[in-house]
Amino acid sequence: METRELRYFVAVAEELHFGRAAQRLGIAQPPLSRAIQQLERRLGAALLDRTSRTVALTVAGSVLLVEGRAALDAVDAAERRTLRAALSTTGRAGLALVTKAGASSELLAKLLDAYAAEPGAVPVEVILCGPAEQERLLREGRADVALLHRPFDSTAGFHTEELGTEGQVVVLPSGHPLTVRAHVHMADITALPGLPLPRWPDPDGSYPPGPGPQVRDHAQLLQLVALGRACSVSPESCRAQLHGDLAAVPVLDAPTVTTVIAWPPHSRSRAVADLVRTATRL
Amino acid sequence: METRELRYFVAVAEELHFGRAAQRLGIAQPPLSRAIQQLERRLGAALLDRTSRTVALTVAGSVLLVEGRAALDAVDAAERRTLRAALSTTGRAGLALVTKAGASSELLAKLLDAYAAEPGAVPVEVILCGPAEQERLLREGRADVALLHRPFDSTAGFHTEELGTEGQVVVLPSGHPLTVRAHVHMADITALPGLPLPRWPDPDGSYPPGPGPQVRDHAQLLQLVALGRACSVSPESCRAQLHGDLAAVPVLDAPTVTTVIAWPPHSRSRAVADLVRTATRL
DNA sequence: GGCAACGATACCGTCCGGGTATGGATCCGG
DNA sequence: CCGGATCCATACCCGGACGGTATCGTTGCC
Repeated sequence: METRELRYFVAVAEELHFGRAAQRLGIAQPPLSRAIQQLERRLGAALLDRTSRTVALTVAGSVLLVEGRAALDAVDAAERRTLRAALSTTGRAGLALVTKAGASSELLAKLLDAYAAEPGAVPVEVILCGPAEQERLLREGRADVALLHRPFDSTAGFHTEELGTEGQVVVLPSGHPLTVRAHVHMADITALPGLPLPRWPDPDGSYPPGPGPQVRDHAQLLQLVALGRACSVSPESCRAQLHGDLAAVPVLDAPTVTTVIAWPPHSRSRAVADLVRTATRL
Repeated sequence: METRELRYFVAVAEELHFGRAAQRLGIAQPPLSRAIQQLERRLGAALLDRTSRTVALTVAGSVLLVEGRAALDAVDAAERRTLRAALSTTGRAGLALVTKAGASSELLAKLLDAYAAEPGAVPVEVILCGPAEQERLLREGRADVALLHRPFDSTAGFHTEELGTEGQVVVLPSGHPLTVRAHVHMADITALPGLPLPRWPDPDGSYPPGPGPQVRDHAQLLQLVALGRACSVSPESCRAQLHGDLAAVPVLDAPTVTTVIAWPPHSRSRAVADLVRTATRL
């Protein structure tokens, strides 16, 4: 199977419409029809049930949609990582590390310092992004290594090393009645009047329905908390970023957060291995 | 990047010789040279350092070799899984489960029984193979799910659920002096006179150097133990397969073995999900 | 210095991928 | 019930890409 065939099939399978898929691919519709037919003939399996009015996926087709996307991702990642490697030999940044904006900042600072002191260290480009984006960036080869936080982030498909665990605190506007407590429970905060928990975007960028403001990163969230529009359950390390308007109280029964360093399998890179080793020794 | 280009590059990168690579690919050498040049030009990066006498990988080239192999694996896996899905709708076996020959047989039997009793169960094809082959079969899409044993098997890149842990025993010919002991330590058996530990094949099929017979599966190993040519440290569940000529003694300080059920990410299959759920409930 | 090995280049034929025009089936509005 | 619109398939043509053969230029070796 050629990647071109896969791209064509994925486009049709996503659109369920040859005309739109062809338009998206920048080709005419007849060659697309023919390409899909050839693919089906070569595989010896029907991928699409089509009448002259409608297109539907067969079982095999839905498998190929999922697996084909993964394969195309892998091809694209191979290309990007190759280009990154080529750039790094011509003197540019050698490693891209991605982490959630506003999380584990002191851990990250310590890691970068410690790694920079290693012999043979290369420049590290730090990418900050919203939650659930890291996984994609790492999978697509746009980043070489990520700091993830279980159980929020999925580590499926990556190699990981645990770097540490921490409890969670609820972040509130300073002066809120609850801030006088030494600790609280989840039940105390799930239905705080006027202070809903925020909604984070799904991997596809859309927001789940419900109350609570939509937030994209931690800084934005803290701002909303300071404004008295939300409260937040966050790893306790976020206390380092709290200023006067905010207060934090430990939540005893919130799930423990584990920070892990993750990197794609097949990473033979010396630099990634050094960085991971440095991280585990912190 | 097209898979054809990737295949060509991987062949050259592995052979480090355009002529042999072309032969392996079944094409002439000039088109291969040209294809690699085009690939390098399109990427804008040198992949190979070549003189008229020698070919060597650049840094970027070695990255593309590793990543490209992974991407090609993903494409092949997509094709195989699609074909398996197509077959299963035309009435053939629906799931392929791979495990080491001679390991966890009673767990496997219980799992297959329990799953077969589920509503909506599909036929399960059981593939028995040598160690270190399961990972490949699963990655290549030849199998849908595997029973792996940590720490022996790597679970990198797969989703897993733990099914249970067990200690290890040393398997000896019955009548061996150590068999009267209630338990032993690793130090007691690493240098047993005349009873070396066997050598298992590496993932590439070659055997590491050293004493000890070469073995491919557990049945073969037990036969060698019965013949007094080897001893074996194995999970205690293998006791179910021991017959009169063999005896087992617990090894207190051998690493604990964890049996996990593993499946590739992206597996949206209802059948895999059912099987995993059944397994975790055992 | 001649030869052999090896990758690059030149040139040519063929097949494949893409375009336009059109056919055939289905749904819908009048 | 009919005509048009929609949508996928077919027919046909063209250009370029891919593969093959012949040959060149360089390099290492006897």
